[in-house]
Amino acid sequence: MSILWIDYETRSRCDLPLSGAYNYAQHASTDALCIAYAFDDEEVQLWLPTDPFPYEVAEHFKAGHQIRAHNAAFDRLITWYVVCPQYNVPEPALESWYCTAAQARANCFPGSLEDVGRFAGMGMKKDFRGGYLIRQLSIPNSEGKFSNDPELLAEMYDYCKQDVRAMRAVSLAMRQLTDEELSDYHLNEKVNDRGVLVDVPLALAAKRYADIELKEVETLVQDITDGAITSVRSPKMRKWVQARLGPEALKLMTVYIGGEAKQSVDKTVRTNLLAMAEEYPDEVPYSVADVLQCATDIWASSVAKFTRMANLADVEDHRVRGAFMFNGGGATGRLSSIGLQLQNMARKTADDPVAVREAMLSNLPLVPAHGISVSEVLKGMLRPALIPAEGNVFVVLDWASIEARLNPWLSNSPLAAELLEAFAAGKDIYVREASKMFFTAESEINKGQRQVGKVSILACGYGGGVKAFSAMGRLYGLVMDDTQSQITVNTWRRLNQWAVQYWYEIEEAYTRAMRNPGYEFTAGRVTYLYDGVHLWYMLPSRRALCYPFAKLDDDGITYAKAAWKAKSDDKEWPRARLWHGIAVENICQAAANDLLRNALRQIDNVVLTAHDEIVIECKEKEAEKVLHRTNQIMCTPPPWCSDLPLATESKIMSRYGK
DNA sequence: TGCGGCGGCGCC
DNA sequence: AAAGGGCGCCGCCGCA
Repeated sequence: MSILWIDYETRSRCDLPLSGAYNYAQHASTDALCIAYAFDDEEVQLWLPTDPFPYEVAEHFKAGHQIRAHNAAFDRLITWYVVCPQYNVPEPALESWYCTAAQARANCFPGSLEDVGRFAGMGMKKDFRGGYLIRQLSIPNSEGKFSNDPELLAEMYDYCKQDVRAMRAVSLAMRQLTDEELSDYHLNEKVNDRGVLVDVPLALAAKRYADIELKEVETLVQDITDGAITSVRSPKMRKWVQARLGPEALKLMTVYIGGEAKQSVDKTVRTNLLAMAEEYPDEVPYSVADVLQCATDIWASSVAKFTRMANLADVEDHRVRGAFMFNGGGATGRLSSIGLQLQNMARKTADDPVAVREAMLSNLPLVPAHGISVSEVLKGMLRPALIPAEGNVFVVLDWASIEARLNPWLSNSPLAAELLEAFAAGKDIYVREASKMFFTAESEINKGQRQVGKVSILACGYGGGVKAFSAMGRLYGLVMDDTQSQITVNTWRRLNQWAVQYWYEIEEAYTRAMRNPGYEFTAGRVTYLYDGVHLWYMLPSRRALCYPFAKLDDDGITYAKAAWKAKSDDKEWPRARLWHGIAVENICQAAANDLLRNALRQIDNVVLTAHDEIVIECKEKEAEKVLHRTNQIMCTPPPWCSDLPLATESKIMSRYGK
């Protein structure tokens, strides 16, 4: 069966980054400028709109043969909405498409075609010409006209053909997607095509409130600082604050990034400074505290998402489509979210979103009615701005502490058996941990002790030490000094020998794999293999991941890290150091993602996922049935982990929420 | 003017 | 020896 390699260049009056690929492809002004294509290893050919549409391509579409494109969703949508109707060509099925960017990410390479080349060491020079051509030819100029400059067009045609050659070379040089990966990719594209409905009137109202709030706060800050600061979010603000703090307060601003001391005004710093301000105004003057408070109001709001929602929503049916990127989390294969980030929506949800919405649409003041800042109110309306269609509801399920279950299971250690049994028995795992830590019966464990158990479980599983523990503790309001934290970490490690042994075995396995290319080494439930270039590991699901371009030096293993983008003047792609903490975490997140993939294959009408959460839109009267059925699917482990204890939490919602 | 670096944010 | 990591988007600002 032959493969068609394809790449489009287009032009449109629709703003692609602003409105998204789905609106772009359906916009009346969107046209194809050219198509570069090739069958198998044949010469790349060029089609121009003045030519008759190539017969072989149309036949290929019709026959349902494979079509490969880089970021294939774009080419698929242009094919469906522009090319097929305009040139009377049969629509290729969704399943015909094979995305070579998804293939790159599945091999832990970067997704961008240009970066793949840089990543693989085929020259680090960045090419700006392609971007220039797009700006010249694909976007109308300031007078609203398109350029038809023949020389630039000719250059663009060459770029388009070159992209097909590059994509083909890269795709053939890499491990191919397995059938299972490819069909999971198609499933994700169906979720993308379905989209999720946005309450556009609410989003627009939120934007109005946010704009007014921003103006008010910035005026206030200008007053306080005598005009020194016009924007609260400017780095100038940090310096202004820094210059006015006492010596003790100054210490609170220091954060360490990669071992280097830096000054910060992030949320933790601001919280600490504001706490100090209450007692020691000589350390943190009132004016500084006021500015910090203003920053908190504006910075923490993430209300920009409302604008994004409204812009990306389909102009006709208000659904945001294409928000999920298959295998976006290259290191683990998790989904990532693009355009509208649906996987980091503030959890805090208004108590009565419908009432707040009514107030907002009527332009009523928000603060007096609710007693918190406008941006806080708006933040609580982010999730509720996603809604089911009329007559539908959301069925929302998430796995209960999935990583805390998977990690011990993955260790394959007999010492983890008791912990897994506790999960299977439905015990409160945090109480169980605290009971062991404090030599106290489970029935006697108080809230504070349970919190220590919880933070230990969340922070310690991946080899984290005092810093990890303290950071996690802060999130849960647990205050401990470093000595106490160290003792707690040590206690957890002593009580969870399965983990300590697992870390050690993993480290030994990947190190031996690096020393012995071509040989397999198993630790826990994963197997490492170094092929001389990449350090591969096989998950229990049989899915493979790798640490690309791994190298073993005297001081350990490093690998090229796709998620760290190379800077323009970098000579080499940035590399990360592999240590057991990263290795076991990658394994666990990847295995969790395998569970998600397995579940999604069996569930219809999914509109959102967030790593351990699945949101389904269905008819209201079917909700209970769907919930029950989905719960069954999510609690039934796939064959490769049939003894893994699973549990879910579930809700039926008329608006998205916590 | 556009781009990229930086320092923020949010979630799992 | 020690080590929290996985993501993407936003706004500001310096640079070319």
